[in-house]
Amino acid sequence: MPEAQSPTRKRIVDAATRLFYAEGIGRVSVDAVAEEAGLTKRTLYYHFKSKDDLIAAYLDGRDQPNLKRMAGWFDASEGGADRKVEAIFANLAKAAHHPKWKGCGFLRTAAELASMPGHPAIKVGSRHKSNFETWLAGALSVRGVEEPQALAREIVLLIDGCFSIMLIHRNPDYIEAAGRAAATLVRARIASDQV
Amino acid sequence: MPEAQSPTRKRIVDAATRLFYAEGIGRVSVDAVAEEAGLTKRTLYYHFKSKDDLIAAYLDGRDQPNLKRMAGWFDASEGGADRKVEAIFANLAKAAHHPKWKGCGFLRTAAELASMPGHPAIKVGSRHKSNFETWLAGALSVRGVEEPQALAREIVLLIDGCFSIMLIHRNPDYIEAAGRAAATLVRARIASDQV
DNA sequence: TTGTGTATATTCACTAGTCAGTATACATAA
DNA sequence: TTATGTATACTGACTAGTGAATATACACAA
Repeated sequence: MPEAQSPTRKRIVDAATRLFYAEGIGRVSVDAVAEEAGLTKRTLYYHFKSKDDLIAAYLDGRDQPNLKRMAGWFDASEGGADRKVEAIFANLAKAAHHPKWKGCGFLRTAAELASMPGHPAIKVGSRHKSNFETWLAGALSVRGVEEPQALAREIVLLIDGCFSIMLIHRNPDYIEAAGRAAATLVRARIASDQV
Repeated sequence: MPEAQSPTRKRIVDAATRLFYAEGIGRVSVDAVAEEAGLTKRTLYYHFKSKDDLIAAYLDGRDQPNLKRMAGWFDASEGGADRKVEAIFANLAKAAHHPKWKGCGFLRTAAELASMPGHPAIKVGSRHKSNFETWLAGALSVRGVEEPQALAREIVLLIDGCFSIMLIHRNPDYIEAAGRAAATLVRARIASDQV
């Protein structure tokens, strides 16, 4: 039985992360991942029992880094809750300019696996998105927003909306529009006259 | 040269539509499409020059039906612009209950082809999403909403957001939340005190 | 009416390559 | 000796796309 913290395992996950995010899980073979990691397929299969397992491990490895990145953008920005939320979108737009940017790995994997709702990787994705929503609700709650959970969910919908539509239009105007919509929704929960 | 309106061609596109939507473009072979259509692969390649072409034809065939469906929901519902927009989400939630529902074929295809931004199928998807956004802006404009184009874009973001996140969580509460957020955004453009 | 030509539409058999996963063997270290 | 890890080489199934032949239908001419 392989070690959970093995450096070899980490090398494999890192290689899988680069390739799966760049090309999509269906377009990357296990052979390609092994070669990218600089070892043989047999070694990969010593550490992972199947490609499906490897895909789940890839997403699992992105959970905390993605969360910390978003929280960092939120915390680093000035202003009230509406400005902090808008800052997430502004930074997303900056990231989307990078030529290697290909949207959200969690959403793209879920789209590829839409016919297999119980796939382990989708469970990992569901957990990640819930983690983010929960963190955002907490961060909004601290700033005295009304119904922070409902608001967090609405913002999540806008974020995932622009992740997806950016892959179709490749036009950052959509991220800006999403940021403005999110700020409007935040303000609707600060000025309590709007339900 | 094959005919553009050939009934055989239509049979192939119909078969491709069933399989590509159900399984995803990457998980369906050209052989499988040919078999589903009840003809040989060589015949399929007589009518389409490549699998990529066939994928684009699949999406192209979904453009008008999808548009008409959404417009039908909007037109059939009672009430002001906010209620009509909410009706789109309510009907989406109903559709999502069907066991064969697998989200939006355009978005899922774009996610699978994220590494090929110039792919013909992505262009078809981009056109379709623009068509919808333009139609919605017009429908909102007629009802005296302020900045109908900006509002239409925000609603599109929420629709595509719940299409995507539904594939991760499979929880219709997200569609309901998106519908409420959309109604809030519509009202913000009716009561002109909110910019 | 029969024959010939031609464009469209279709089939069977095939290529060259890739896929996920495995059998076998051999290291190294506790 | 046992556990952990790696390498070579392989399997059977599947992949997109193609070559060569043929079926079908409709033209026009004898």
